[in-house]
Amino acid sequence: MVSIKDIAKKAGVSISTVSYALNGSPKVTEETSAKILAIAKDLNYIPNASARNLKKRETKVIGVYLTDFSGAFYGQLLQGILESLSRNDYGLIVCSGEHSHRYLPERMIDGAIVLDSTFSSDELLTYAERGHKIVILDRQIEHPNINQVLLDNKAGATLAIDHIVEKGHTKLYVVTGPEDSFDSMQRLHAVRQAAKRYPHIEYTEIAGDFTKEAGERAAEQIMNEYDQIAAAFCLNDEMAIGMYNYLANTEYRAGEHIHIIGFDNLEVSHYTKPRLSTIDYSKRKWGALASEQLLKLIKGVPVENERIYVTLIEGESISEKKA
Amino acid sequence: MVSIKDIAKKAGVSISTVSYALNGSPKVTEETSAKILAIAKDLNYIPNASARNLKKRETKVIGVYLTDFSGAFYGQLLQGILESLSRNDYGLIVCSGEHSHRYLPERMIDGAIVLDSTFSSDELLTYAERGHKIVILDRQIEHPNINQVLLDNKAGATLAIDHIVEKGHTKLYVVTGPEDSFDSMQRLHAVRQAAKRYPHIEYTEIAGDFTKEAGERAAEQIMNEYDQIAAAFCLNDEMAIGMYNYLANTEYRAGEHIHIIGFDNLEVSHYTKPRLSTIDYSKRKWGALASEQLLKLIKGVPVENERIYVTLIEGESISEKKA
DNA sequence: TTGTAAGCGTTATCAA
DNA sequence: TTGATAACGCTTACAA
Repeated sequence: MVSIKDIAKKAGVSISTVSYALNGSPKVTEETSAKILAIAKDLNYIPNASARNLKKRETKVIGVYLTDFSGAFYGQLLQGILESLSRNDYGLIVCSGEHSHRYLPERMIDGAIVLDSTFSSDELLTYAERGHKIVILDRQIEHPNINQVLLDNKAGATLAIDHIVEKGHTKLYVVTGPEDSFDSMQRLHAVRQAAKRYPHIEYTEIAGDFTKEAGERAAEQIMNEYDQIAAAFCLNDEMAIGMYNYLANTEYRAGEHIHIIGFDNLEVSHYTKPRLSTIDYSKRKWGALASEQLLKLIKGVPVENERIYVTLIEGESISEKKA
Repeated sequence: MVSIKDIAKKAGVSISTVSYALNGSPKVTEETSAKILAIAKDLNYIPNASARNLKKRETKVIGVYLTDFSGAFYGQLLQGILESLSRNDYGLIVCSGEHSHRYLPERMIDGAIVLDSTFSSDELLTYAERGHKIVILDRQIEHPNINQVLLDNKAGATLAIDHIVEKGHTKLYVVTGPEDSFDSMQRLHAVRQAAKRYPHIEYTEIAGDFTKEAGERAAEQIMNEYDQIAAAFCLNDEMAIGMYNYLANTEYRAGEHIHIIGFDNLEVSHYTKPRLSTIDYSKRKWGALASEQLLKLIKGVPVENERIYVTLIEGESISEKKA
């Protein structure tokens, strides 16, 4: 491996001069600098990240943690993060799995964006306590080294319920997510509050887990006990898609017998027939904002927690209830 | 930051003893080892990856490079890679974007799995020439430090065409992928060969680029010149989905007026109506195999290039041609 | 069984 | 403007 030592020898200068030249320091003359750069290129010199990181105590790389790699969910979010980091001359690595938990405490990355339920809040707090900077997208933890960028789940859930009610529906199912999902719990909480405001509505909860299969099972249950036109708020689009799948093999139709609304506005939701009504938010913006917050945290700039706003997408899966 | 030096001081031993103890070496007695471990824990000692990597000249981390993060395509592939690497005590990072190209030459990772058209083959060759180990999934490059695990595109394309012909179709469109896609070019090549075997078939190529939009455009073109039942082989599922989308707004039906087959067996393809016929292969296995090849390459074990086999999934989007 | 010491490839301080 | 040198935190001969 060719190191600055080799360059120094060949150029007849000291390693410190080489280091300065390579880093574009104005301390070294044009002339020597040019010579050194030429030799470096000639020798195919590549700096060693470990050595630099060890010395500088920073890596200029941010890690994003995901529970797993499945789902079409993360693409835009990651793209938003990548763009934002690139603009600020930071690199990005996407991680999942147990092994990767080490990267933050072992200082392979300068900070982490977490959307990963395999991290316990305790673990996260421990890292924060050690001085590591973290932005969390899937729960709430108060610590000076932790910032959160959360969805406005309450607004989203309320929009969904209000929309259903406005359309004249009087029978409502809610299909929930897993209990360890912060987003699901927030949405459910808001739903219950909203439901209280509409006492005339027959309200039922069905336990789900954010998977298509859960949506299918929920649809099955609903159709088995079908006695009138019903509305269903699936706490994510994935489960709503599951409902469509189940319905496809029945006589019942979405937006007719059962009116469905989801949450997330996944790309596939654009292509369902009828178009799924859902709650939308900019995943790209979410990622960009999370990155910005993290970089500020690293720079020591004070930050407030941020919120991602949501909007209602009116598809055809929720329509006016006709007796 | 607490280092082995601090532990050594507190334990009254030398740093080398601490290092040995921490690494579970049998050279140090149970007793001292226990003491050292206790102190390490007490001080919240965390090893520094950069220092270890610098010294050991390896990181035990593999990088996977993707062109971008969009598309539901990569989930299972990454999951396959992650599982395989974890079993072998290697970590995984997923990378995209210009900045990340540095990770391999700068030795942040011990090897790379590449499915990323932003790498030129020259660049890859340069790295291989420098001694870096690479497994490539999206093209063919011959080098001792490079191995490839490629799809059996030829078999897949042939299966698709044969299936269409068996069903009695006599008018065939092929919607191609981008010209810089190795997979697309291989599939197209096989299609042309197959087409030659069936001279009675009216054969037309439509240029596409693997996006939904390309599929929509292709469908538009086909329907505009519609004069008889036609079959279309979309060189990936994404474009086939695009065709469905276009058709949804027309009088024409997939599997009736136009018979469609794709390639990839994306998850969404399971949910199309009618179920999309396509070419399937195990993305998880692809990932696992790629990882294994890479680890062998790193260990210096000789490896042959590998091939991922494909099968035909018969949906309802291709059916018997009825005059 | 433990300690000494060199060295991995950088950066950065201080002198020259 | 350049050079000598220490230091970053760790591993690993080799010596004791």
